[in-house]
Amino acid sequence: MPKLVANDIATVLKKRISSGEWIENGRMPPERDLASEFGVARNTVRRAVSFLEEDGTVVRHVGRGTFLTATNPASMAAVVGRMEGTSPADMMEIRQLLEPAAASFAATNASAMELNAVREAHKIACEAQDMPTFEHWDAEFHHRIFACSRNEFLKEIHNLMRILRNQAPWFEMKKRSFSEERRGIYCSEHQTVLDALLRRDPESASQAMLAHLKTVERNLLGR
Amino acid sequence: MPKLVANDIATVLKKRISSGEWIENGRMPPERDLASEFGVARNTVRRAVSFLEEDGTVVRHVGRGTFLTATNPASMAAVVGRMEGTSPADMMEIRQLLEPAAASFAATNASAMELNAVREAHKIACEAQDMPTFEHWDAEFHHRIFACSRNEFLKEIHNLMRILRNQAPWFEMKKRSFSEERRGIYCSEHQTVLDALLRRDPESASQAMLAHLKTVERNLLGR
DNA sequence: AAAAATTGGCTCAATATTGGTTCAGGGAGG
DNA sequence: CCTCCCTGAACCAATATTGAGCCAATTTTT
Repeated sequence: MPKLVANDIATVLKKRISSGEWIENGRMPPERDLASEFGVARNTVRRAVSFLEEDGTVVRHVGRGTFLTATNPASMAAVVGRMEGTSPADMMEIRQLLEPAAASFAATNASAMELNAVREAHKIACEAQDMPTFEHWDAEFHHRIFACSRNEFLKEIHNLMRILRNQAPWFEMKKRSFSEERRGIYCSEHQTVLDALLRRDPESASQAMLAHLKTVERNLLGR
Repeated sequence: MPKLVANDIATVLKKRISSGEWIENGRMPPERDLASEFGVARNTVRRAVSFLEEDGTVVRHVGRGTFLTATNPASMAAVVGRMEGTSPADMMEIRQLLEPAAASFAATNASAMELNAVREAHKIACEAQDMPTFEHWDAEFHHRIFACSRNEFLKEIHNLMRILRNQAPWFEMKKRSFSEERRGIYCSEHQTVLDALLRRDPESASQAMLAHLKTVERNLLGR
């Protein structure tokens, strides 16, 4: 059994809360009780609860206790929770909206240094010997294009997509869809995107990215 | 079984990571634990982990541990945190990407009941006597279009945008940009969108929505 | 109303955990 | 013999946890 640290305890607490524990009166047990239950010092529990407090999951009152915040469906936390159930099909649909646009913005706005970073990620991905390394640098290629789109909000949406794609249901799918042949296709498609970026050609960049995402979608969802 | 060397261990670790191990809190076991698990010296594990660090799979912190990049749940919270600083210009840019698409999806996918809900929101907004009421039903009009786009992820992104737009800097901006004349323009543009939806015409719906957002952008950002 | 108990807020020094580094040795293969 | 890699150990530096104590706000009991 791994040692529990504050972060782990925060995770456990979140799970319990989202599974409806303590919901009847919206009140969490006292920190001292949690500490003895988890077998850690009270300070550690305090840090864990602080995390929950920071992201608005709970509110603390001296002398009264720690309370679950009313579950507001429009809260950031709730949105994030629901996003975790995003289906691959839905996400691919949105990727096909956002990534061509990001590529187009990048062709216009990127600095030479940023484009170099994109080129580098592409190069490493092409030369990767194993699937995890390829995976990682493939994702990095896309990420770096968003990074030079000069739209902060777009970048953050992509970060969300990245996180979601690293979660359970996607793993299986990516593993199944991987093959040496497909890797070659992805590399050549990335090359087309990169060339358009280097030519500073927004229209071509957008089209090339869209074409690439269609390929990815076919491979991933088997259509 | 051949003797394990650093490279082999790196491969095993990558496999474990890509199969979702340690994903719940994004933290790898301490090097000393891995060493005893694999039955090798800690130095060897260190070299293996160094490979993962080099290709960016993992980040190490003295005293804290080794963490998977881009997969820790805390990063979700970090993303939405950063989103709070989104500039109106950036968000308008993305709205112009997503809302026309949402309108297009809605024209194809919406049920008659859902379209009725859109129509109702439009009607109440047009008849609204005061700015907060108009504001609310204007937002509701857009929201209900997303609601029938049949893409859960898109809906949640729109929820995020809604939350952000209800925060302080936006509120001021909306107050400044409001006028009776503009309200009339918005209503007639909404009408055009609604008509296209009712005709089940994705292309027109998308175009009408884009035109509307251009107007909003001009008013909001004064361009 | 007063006293006692409960509960979160806070501090601090001691201890434990964890990655970073170095070094002397050993064994396998050229 | 030489080279390369692994072993085992020790120590360092950054960070986290511990355990204890006291305070302040609130609730419960007397």
